[in-house]
Amino acid sequence: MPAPEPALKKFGSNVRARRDAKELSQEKLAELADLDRTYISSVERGVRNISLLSSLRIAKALKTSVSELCEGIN
Amino acid sequence: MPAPEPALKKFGSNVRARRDAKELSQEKLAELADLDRTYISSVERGVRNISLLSSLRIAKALKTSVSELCEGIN
DNA sequence: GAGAAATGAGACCTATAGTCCGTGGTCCTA
DNA sequence: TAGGACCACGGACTATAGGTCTCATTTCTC
Repeated sequence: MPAPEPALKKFGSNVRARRDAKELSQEKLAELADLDRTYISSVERGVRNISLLSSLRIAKALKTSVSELCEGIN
Repeated sequence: MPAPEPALKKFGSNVRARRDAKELSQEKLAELADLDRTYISSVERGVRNISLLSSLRIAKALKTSVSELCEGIN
């Protein structure tokens, strides 16, 4: 991955915060969102430029919205 | 893109609404976001599964946030 | 109705999103 | 001394988003 992107870091920390709040492991979240466990890990670390549809899958798995997961990005 | 995805359509219509409100042409928005005119067009039509960083560029060009552009997606 | 401005739509190649295999490290509890 | 649960991270791969070109169509303004 290229330079650390603040926007991706923020998105990742938003995901992690909500996952922690629900006491889910990355593996469990990955299963719920039907994404790879290592991919969830990289998203949370802010090294992946995630697509809208993948964001939506994570949002649904966390019972939140894409809009909420994007809170604070600018 | 495969089947018409409601989430992408919603994102696209959100972009279009903001762009119209600012009375910008797709071409002008493309220039502000440093993206291709036809790319903006396809995003607005909901045929592109846009990434977070591309969303951010459009959001900035429209002086709004990614979170707002994702409003109503579910 | 002509000409111009704005947009739709398809095809295309490259860059990268996302998968799948692994290793090693940390923090538990026994 | 494990043994298990959890996570960071890497390499190699496949699927698809990014980015651009071209032409057709709609929509104005005159």
